[in-house]
Amino acid sequence: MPRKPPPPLRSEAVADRLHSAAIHLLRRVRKQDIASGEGPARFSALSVLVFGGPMTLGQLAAAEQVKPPTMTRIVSGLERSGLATRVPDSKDARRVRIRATPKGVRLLQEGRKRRIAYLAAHLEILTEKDLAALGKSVETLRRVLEQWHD
Amino acid sequence: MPRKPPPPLRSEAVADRLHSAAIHLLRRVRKQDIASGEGPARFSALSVLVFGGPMTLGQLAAAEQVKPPTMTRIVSGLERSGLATRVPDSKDARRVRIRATPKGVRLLQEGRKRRIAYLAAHLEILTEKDLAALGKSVETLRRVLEQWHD
DNA sequence: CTCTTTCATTAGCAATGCTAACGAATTATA
DNA sequence: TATAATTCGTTAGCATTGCTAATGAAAGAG
Repeated sequence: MPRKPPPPLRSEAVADRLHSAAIHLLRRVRKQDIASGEGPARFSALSVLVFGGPMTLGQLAAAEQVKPPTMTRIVSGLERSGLATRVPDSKDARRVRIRATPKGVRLLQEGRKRRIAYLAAHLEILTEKDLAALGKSVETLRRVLEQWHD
Repeated sequence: MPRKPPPPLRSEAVADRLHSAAIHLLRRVRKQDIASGEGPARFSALSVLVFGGPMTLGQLAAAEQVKPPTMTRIVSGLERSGLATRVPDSKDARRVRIRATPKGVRLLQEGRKRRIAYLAAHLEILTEKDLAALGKSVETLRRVLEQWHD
């Protein structure tokens, strides 16, 4: 009786190609972000601030999977560019809350729009069916990332 | 008669989520590469050398979408670590051919194995069906990247 | 033979990552 | 309450990785 033995190499094959595709995809798109005048780390942190709301430096560092000293410098850069501000915490004087400025919100949304338009333009070669399948797989991937724990 | 109007926003929605998923995926996996003792740029260049064979510095820079001065430094780092060597070109003395050493091949394959195993382990939560669909979409994505031109 | 082009390097700047060490504030404990 | 331990952010200093501009050496064009 033919059982279906789950092929144990399958997930590794997908993992390999997925990794490669992700690298090359981001390498292409990165240049669009840089066109905004801010580097990728600042842009990404700003994105967290805009969509997640104000938060402490430590929380922001954790969200970006970066150590606090690194985030201190990223925030300093954002502040110098007028895209975010440090706000003292009224309850705990050790904490510093970071908040995106209106200018920061604007720049993020413009950059996001440009980047997405650029990427979407290159997805136009796909059939509607392939695009739909890709959309579902990206959703699958989002689920994987959600449950990720080292 | 109900025609199917192609939704023009669809590709942008996919683009947006795809971008986000790629960022978060690589952020997670990056740490595995760094565990090999070499940074991501060196690791990636070494990968091109191992799978694409020896090539000139300029070709390697183009493959990695990086300017020649940057690649000069990456190769110097690889050479210091004994992972690649510069070989003078017999036909054209301006050119420098770069070749991965056996040690470089070994390190790359070990790192690759570790990284893929790590990523694959997190894909294990997926059903066989979802995994298969993801595999197909990654292939679709590879096709998109192949035809990419700025 | 001279001029131009090509290829790699050097020099110097900026952004991003890290660890170690510190200072200030808060919390826990003796 | 006074002191010790912990937490939070910063500073200092290092390495990697990206860029442009300028240099040098070799090859090709005229």
